[in-house]
Amino acid sequence: MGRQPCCDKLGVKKGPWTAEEDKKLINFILTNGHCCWRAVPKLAGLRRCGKSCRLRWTNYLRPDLKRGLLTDAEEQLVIDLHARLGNRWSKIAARLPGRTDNEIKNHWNTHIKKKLIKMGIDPVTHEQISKPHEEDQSSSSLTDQKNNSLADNQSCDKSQTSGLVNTESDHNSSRSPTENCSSTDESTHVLLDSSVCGGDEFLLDSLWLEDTNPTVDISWNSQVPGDLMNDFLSNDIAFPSSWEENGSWLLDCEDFGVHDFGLDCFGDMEVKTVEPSTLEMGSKQ
DNA sequence: AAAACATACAACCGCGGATAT
DNA sequence: CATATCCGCGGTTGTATGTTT
Repeated sequence: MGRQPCCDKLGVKKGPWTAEEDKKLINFILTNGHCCWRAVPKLAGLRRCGKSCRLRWTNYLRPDLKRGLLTDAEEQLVIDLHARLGNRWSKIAARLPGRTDNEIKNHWNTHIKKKLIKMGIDPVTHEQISKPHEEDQSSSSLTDQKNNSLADNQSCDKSQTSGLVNTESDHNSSRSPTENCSSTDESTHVLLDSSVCGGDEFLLDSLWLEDTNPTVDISWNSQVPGDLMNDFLSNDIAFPSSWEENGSWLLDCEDFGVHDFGLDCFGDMEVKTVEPSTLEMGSKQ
């Protein structure tokens, strides 16, 4: 009956990944894809749970990841999406190319949440929890954006809105945010003012597409590096701008030998030299 | 200079839906 | 149909790093 256990807890390593483990995982997935995560650790020679491998890959090793802080535009997008979707981080992440749910979740908890509270906005309901005290708060761009977004949203004035917020969701604030994510919501969407998103058209364009947005949900399953590169080159799938900047993992590849990963296709790319200490950091944390 | 505190983020845990047996 | 497991998700924790006292 049923299936075999995902991993036999015994002998499974936990805690931070080492560079060596990263190397094995990257090497394996780029070569073979991941048919099923359960099999990955064994096949890749890792003493890890498949779950752990999946997490490491999706949150850290995946080559299409952007790294570094979220931009103001991305942050605003997260706020707006959170207003509509609630804590559905994976859905939110799907709208932000190169960002992971974990990253967004962390950023929300450490940055955005505090900002909103500071602004007198309940980060859960996105409603004012107190008088907009200290309007002076010398408005960061975010503050302005958020005020526009929420104020417009709450005043029901849909004609002049600048935030990308589902007005319906606020009118129905008693509803769970998760109930507001049906595709029919689209009728009430308003376009983001370009000032809000800093003209990040890419983000906007991808915003209300279906979850299967190909610019985001690039399937790495069964991708061989050559196909991968072809996808990037032919399907308007851009390498994240930070690909090179943050490509410590790529440097890893360089150290290990790019050929080991079947990454010859990346040979034309400029790979910046990064201090080994930086690398350590990257793989350590 | 060092201790205490705050922050950021990678990784783990546990749950629920989907699916194989 | 029942059960066991996989997979993905969201919440939480642990720890490294940065800042303040």
